Amino acid sequence: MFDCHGAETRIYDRWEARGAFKAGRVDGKAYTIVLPPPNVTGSLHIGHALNHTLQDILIRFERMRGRDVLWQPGMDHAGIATQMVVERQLDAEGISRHELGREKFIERVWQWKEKSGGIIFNQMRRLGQSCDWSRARFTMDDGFVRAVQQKFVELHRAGLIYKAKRLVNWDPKLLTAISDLEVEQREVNGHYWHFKYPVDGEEGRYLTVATTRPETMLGDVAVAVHPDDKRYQDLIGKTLTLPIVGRKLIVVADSHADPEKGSGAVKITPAHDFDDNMVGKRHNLELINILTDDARLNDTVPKQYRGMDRFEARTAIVAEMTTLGLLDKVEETVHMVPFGDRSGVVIEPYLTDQWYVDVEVMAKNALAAVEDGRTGFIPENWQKTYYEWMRNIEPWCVSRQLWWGHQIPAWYGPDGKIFVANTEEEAQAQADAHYGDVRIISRDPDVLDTWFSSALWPFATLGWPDDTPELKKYYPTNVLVTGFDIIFFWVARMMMDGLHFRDEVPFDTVYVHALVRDEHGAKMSKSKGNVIDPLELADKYGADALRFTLAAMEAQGRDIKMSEKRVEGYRNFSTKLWNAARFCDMNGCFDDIDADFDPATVSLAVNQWIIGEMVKATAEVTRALEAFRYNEATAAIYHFTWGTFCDWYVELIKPLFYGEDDRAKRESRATAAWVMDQILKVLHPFMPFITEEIWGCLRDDRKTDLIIADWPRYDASLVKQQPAAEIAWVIRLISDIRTARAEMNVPAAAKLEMRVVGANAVTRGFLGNQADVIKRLARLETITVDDGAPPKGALQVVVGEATCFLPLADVIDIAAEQARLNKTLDKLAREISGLSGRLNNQAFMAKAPEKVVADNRRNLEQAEQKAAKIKQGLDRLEAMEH
RNA sequence: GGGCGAUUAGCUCAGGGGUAGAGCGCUUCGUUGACAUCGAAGAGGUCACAAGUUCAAAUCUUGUAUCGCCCA
Repeated sequence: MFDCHGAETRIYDRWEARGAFKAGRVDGKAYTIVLPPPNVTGSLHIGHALNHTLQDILIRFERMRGRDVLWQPGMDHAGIATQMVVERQLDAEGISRHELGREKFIERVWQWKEKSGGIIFNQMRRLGQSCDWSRARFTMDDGFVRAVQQKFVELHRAGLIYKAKRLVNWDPKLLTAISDLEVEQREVNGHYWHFKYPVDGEEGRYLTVATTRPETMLGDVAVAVHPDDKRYQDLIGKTLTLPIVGRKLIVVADSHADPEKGSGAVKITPAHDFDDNMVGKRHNLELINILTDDARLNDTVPKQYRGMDRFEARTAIVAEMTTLGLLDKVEETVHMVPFGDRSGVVIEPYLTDQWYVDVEVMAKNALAAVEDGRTGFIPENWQKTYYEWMRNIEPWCVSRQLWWGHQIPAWYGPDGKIFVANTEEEAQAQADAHYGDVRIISRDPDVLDTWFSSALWPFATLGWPDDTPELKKYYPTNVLVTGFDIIFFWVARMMMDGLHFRDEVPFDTVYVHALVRDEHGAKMSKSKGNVIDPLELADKYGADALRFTLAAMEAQGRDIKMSEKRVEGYRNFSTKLWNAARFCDMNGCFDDIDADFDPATVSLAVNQWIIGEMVKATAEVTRALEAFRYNEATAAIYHFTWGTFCDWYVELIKPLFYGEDDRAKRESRATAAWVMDQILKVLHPFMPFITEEIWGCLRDDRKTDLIIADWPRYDASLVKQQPAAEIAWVIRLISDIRTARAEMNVPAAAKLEMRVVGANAVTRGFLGNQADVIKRLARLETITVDDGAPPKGALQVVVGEATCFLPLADVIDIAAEQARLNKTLDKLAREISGLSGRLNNQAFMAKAPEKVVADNRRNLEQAEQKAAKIKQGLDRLEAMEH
């Protein structure tokens, strides 16, 4: 039995020690995949396992095809996530990062990274991923720091980076801005509070506004009504008095107000709402910020509210409005609320100074590159998602108020003048030149969004900004394999950067794979407790079985519902393979190996046939992998190995192995050995460990490890028609006899005599060649061929033109045999009526392709022939009864 | 509201204009010299619904229903 636990580590270590994963072979064209860098905080979940396995399959496939393969691994520094991890540690020690100070804190993060970061790399090894670890990169290593600074400086120089005071998505827990993509919109049960705002100069008249966030009223500066809304025409331009605060609010006409919704009047808080902010811009309204950065009310609000948390303030405001008699009504509502995807708290639109990338220009090129096909998505429909986002792209807020990350290379003079440079010296020089003397400059404390650096991944890992030979050889990369959830975050941004900095797309294909769900289709999450740990599965069933399962379930365009049963099934498959290899070994297939064995020279039909089937299976796997059809590739090799090689070929050659014909034995051994080798090769990308193990065990004359063996290429002439027909006939005959025996409850152990009547010359030839194996597999004592009178009391099996009679020792159950034959006849009758109906249809005959017509005709003939034979059989049974 | 996708055997899913497929599960049989993590045989489906295109539709088109996901 294959011991996956011992073997997997041993084999992996050997591959690595022998440098099998290393890029750089000189005789092959480059084939490059960059690994989507996992977070340094991350550990392997099933999604990684899928993503990595799909890449490793391509990598191993192309490596065997002789390409100079580079699978570039690495890790992402994951700004917020990592900072949170280390802060939590500090919390436990009772210190805050502010007490520690920035420098010490960053030291702590590095210490953490060295100690606990990147455990995922070792987990990847467990699954057999063959990355070039010698080239592993980290998005905070020195080269990357240089690359990120270079990018910032260049984009700034090009006018594509600027600083602006705008509303951002502010995380009041993490105290940083985050990008739109890091905000999760969730449906929440809430309320619409309808507030009455008194109209100035019209005693007793109120304008009612509805809000889900009453506390923001403290920052209201206006109320908007729709310009066409007849109810409020007279109020446009007039003022209201903001209750509690007493500020004058102007009534403006703006189409943002929806006459259908609520009262049709909307309160406007330009400093705390994205839509209101736009209204504010259109009407030149003041922005009144009422919050502190941790979402408490600041000093612009009435005394009693200052310092109050936003949600407490909400309650308090509603209470006060109620007391004032200005709460019109409260409605229950379900509405969308933004949450930080990391912190899980409600995000505030908040007015701050931030750095932005003007991605609109860059997006145009990135869009064009997909439109004109320089980069293609598989499955294709993802390009729509990409287009959609690229066409509606917003400026990207890239600054983060964190300590862990790439600090922005911008320095400020005493008057706030900005100097952007690669180094402090350069910035100082710029400042000196600007001011005419030496002034103290200070660096922007903020860091850049993590995706700002990972957008450089496909070429910064190859040495950019230096012009390295690697960059020349491996860029652009070939395929990016990723989940659809980061098409916006990452793929789009790599496209922009690749085109901007290298003038070339970063990859020509983006393969978008499925999301792994639990077996009921639910998204896995720790809180639901339905997370499947890939390493547990690998422990239990072997890494090969897990990998094969993931590949087999990876059909394009559908999510994967992971089920342990499936993994178990493929573990059984690997055991089957192991036992097949053992069978070949036990029968001497690998003794006295003929190193020059040529599959074109074999003479036995069974051997010619299996070679042809192997060629077809290999072609199918190759084609499927080239098209990223993982499920088709696994199906092809699975069915060949189990359904063709094990179930039939091995059984068909057993009589030869146990027989006396040395020549046949020798040829069959050599053929079995050859096919076994081909299976190992073709299966290797999917099941690298067990195939490598068998490869090593079976023979000691291997020139190379399997991992770098050549992917099979065969001459098409190895697929031969004649032997295929012969073996197909044998299989059909044996199957039909077995079915008849089972249906008639003939004991499995009983050996029957068979008489074949009506066989033509070809069939007689087949019978002559294959008598031994037919006897063995159909459990027959003898086979005789003649054209004499049919025997009485026999099972009848019709194959082609011949009828096989299997006389039963005891009296045959005539009724049962009649029922069985009638069942077959019914089926044939349905087939015949369908086929002849079609062939009698003039339109069909006139318009259907010739091949289809011919096929139908042939099928009809065969069905009719068989039906006739069965009818004869029934007649004979009839006669017996009387 | 916009976009994408799904609906096929008890379950999980492939397939895709020319007589419906796999794995699992189920039933029956099996100590035949690789394998019970196995072998042999079997049952089980008007391919969600409706209309259209076509010689031919589960497959293409349109619509309907139900269910997902993404973006407002």
